[in-house]
Amino acid sequence: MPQLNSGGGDDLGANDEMIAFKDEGEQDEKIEENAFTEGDLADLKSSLVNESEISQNSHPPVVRTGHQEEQRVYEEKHREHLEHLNDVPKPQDAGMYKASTYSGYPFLMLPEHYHPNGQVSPSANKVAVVQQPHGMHPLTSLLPYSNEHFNPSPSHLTSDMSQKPGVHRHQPHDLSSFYSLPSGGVGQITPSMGWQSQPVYPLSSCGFRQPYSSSLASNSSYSRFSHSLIMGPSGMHPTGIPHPAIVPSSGRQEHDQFDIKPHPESKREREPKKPVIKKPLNAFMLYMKEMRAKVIAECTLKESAAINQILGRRWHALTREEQAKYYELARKERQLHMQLYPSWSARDNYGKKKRRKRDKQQDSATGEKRSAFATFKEDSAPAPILPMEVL
DNA sequence: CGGCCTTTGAAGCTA
DNA sequence: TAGCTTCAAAGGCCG
Repeated sequence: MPQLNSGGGDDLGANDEMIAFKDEGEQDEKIEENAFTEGDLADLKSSLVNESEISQNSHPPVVRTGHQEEQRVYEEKHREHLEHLNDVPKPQDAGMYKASTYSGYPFLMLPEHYHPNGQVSPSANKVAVVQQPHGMHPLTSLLPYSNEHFNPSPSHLTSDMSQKPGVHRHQPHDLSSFYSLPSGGVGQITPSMGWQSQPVYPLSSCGFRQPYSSSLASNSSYSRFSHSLIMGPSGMHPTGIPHPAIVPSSGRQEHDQFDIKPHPESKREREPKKPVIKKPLNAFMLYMKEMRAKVIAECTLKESAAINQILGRRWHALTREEQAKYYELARKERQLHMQLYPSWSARDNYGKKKRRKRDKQQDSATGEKRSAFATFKEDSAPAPILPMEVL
C-alpha cells in the first residue's frame, strides 16, 4: 500500500522497508543495470540463428515483429541458461556473491550466505523460486539465469540503453543494497494497518497455520523449483513454445500474453495484432505465484480472492530477508524486462482491461472524487469476519 | 463468456 | 510532488 505509506514514516510495513532499502541501493544499481547487457542480447541474436533454425522443427515458422524478435532472444537466452543449469555450478558464482551483495540472478543462484544465518540450503540456490504450476510467467521463466549473464559488466549497456532511441523508461533504482541487510537486523515486520483489516473472505486460521518464515526457510518452497519445473511440464523444453516469457504450457496466460490465439481463423486474428507485453511481476506477485499452491494445499482453498488474502497476510509476516528475496527478484525481472522491451511502457497496457464496474458506479454516483484506496476498501470490505487474533 | 473478487507493488497519470 | 489509477496473477463465482 504505497499510497498509504508514502507520506508517513511510522508504518513499518514492507513499503517502509522498501524506502529504506532504496536509500541504500542507488550505487549498486548502476552496476547491476549492466548485468544483462545489450551486447549479450546482440550476441545472442547473432549466435542463435542456428538454434532458431533447428527449433523451427518444433514449432511453425512465425513472422516475428520487433517485439517478437526480442522475445525470441529472450527465449533463447532462457534456454541457454537452462542448459547451463545442468552443468556443475560454477565456483565463481559463490565467490562473486561473497564479494558483495549478490548481483546475479538471485533465485537461481541465490547465494548460500544470502541469509545472514545461512538458512537457505545450497541446493535451493540453483533453482528458480517462482513456481510455474501451469506455465511460465514471461519473465519468471527466465529466472534460471546464471551469474555470467548478470555479471556486472562494462558499463556499455547503460550508456547504450540510455542512448537507444525509443528508450524512455528510466532505469530503476538499484535495490541490491537493499538487501545487504545488517546482520542480526532481522526484524519482523510490524504489520501495517492496511493489511490487518477487512477480511472479506472467511479466512480460516490456515492463513497462519505456520509462519511463513519457517516454511520458506525450509526446503518446502525452494525445493519445488527443480529444473524439471523450470523446464516445464513433462520435461517440455521452454523452446517448445513460441516464447518462454509468453507462453506457459497451458492456462489463460498463454493467450493473454501476446494475444496470440491458437486458432487464427477468426477475423480478429487475421488482423495483425501488436503483441501484448505484460507488466513484469512485482515482489508480491512473485511471492503469490510461488506460494499459491502451498496455500491451496494447506487450506484446501481454490478461490483466488481468499487465497490472496491469506497470502497478503503471510507476505506481511515475512521477515525482511524473506521479502527482500522477492523484491530482488522483482527488480531483476524489471531490469530484464526493460532491457528486452526497452520501448515498452506500462502505459501500453492501459485500457486493455475493461474498467471496473465499481469504478463506473463510483463515477456515476456522486461525482465526488474518492481515492481509489478508499473505494477499494469501502466497496470490497464490508466487515471483518474473523477476529484479529486469527489474522 | 467475461467481469468481479482480493492482495501488494510498480508505474503512469493528474492536479 | 503527492495522490490517484491501472495493471500484473490466479481461479472460482456469477450475471
